[in-house]
Amino acid sequence: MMDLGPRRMTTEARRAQLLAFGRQHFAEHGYEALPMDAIAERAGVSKGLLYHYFGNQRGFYMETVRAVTDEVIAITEPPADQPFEQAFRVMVTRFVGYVQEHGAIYNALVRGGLGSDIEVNELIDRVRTTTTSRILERLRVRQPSALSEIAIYGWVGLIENGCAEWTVTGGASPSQLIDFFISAFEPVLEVLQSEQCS
Amino acid sequence: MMDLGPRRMTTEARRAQLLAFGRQHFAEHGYEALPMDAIAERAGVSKGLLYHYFGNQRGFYMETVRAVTDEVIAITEPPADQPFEQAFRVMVTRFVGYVQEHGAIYNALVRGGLGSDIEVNELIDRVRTTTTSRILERLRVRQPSALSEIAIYGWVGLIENGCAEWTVTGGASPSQLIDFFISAFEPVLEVLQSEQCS
DNA sequence: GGCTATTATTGACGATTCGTCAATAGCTAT
DNA sequence: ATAGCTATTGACGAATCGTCAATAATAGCC
Repeated sequence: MMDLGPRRMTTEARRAQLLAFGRQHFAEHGYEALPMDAIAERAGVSKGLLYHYFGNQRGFYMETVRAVTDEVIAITEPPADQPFEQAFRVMVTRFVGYVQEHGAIYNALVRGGLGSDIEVNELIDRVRTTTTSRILERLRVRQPSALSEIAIYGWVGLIENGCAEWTVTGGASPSQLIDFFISAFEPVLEVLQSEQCS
Repeated sequence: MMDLGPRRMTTEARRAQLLAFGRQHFAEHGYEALPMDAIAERAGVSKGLLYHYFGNQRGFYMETVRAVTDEVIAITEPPADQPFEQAFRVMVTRFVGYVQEHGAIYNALVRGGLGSDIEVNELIDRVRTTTTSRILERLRVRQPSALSEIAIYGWVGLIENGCAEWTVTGGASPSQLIDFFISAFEPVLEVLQSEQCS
């Protein structure tokens, strides 16, 4: 129902193919909307194969989510050879670009569709914590206060939710979004600066 | 295992009791960590009773989530007899207060723990959309642009994620949080104002 | 080009869980 | 007390999960 390739593949190729399928599938139907039998049929393989590669239903879902979040984390790495303001803009721009390109999947998988249990949420949360530490690093904040971390972490939630809403409503240009996200960071910067002094 | 009341209760009382239990249960274990048999046993009732009241497993979970989100929506209603700035601060303060009081449950249920499918997410999203429209109303914005809505909606994500992180790390006072959340709204206001003119 | 070893792949199976429903039992009112 | 109403139960069939021995497609060797 989707295969088209040879019946027997190398483990790596098959794994990649199944993950690519999982991305589409889970974006469309949620985790657990369809039983594993049906998922396997749609993927063009037997149920046993899915269990062989991913252990269980949650395993398949988690690895799919991990593939997406890893991608986001990799793409939004701020360039190290630029001053903060510039690197920061690059990061935001790349994030918005990713959402623009993979909108439906991003929205359904990372924020909208699901997040069925604690382990999955920790996976998704890794995007937020990684971004937070990257910003703290680039600003040379050694021992951030609780409020600082909350502020940055909250700002990441702002761009996540903003982008998620954007994928649904549309109607704003990427540059408008990017400019707003950057301006929304100013209050965060103020919190950070007010603490650098103390 | 939890009951203590009479064996037979009025439908309303039983319903309320089960929802109260569900809140604790789902906050601790996620949706679907335990089978319905075990959940019923912990609640001190039969499995059949849970199905009688809530239809199915998802039904029980959804109604529990709905109870929490309804509560949040009710509590954060901005007072109508005050100017915007004041009403806005009241709204934020009440939200932070709610999280401070029901931290674990809020975090686990609304953001952290789960959100297992599309319907549940729509339920949780209602908090964000309601807050967004309330703000637009209070600011007398009749036909908001896409960017305006995204900005406000994103800001709601900021306070949600900020509060969620706060429940985990602690370490900041409520007033610090509130002040930051309010200052973080300034860039949103700027977006709104720049469009009022056009 | 056939043959064999390797291993990717399958589908039937037992175990678990879901959701139903006729039967039960606790409360209220007369 | 007793009868009627209905909240509550637990055993049942259907569906789904996850396993595992059997299968078959490929690659390498002669």
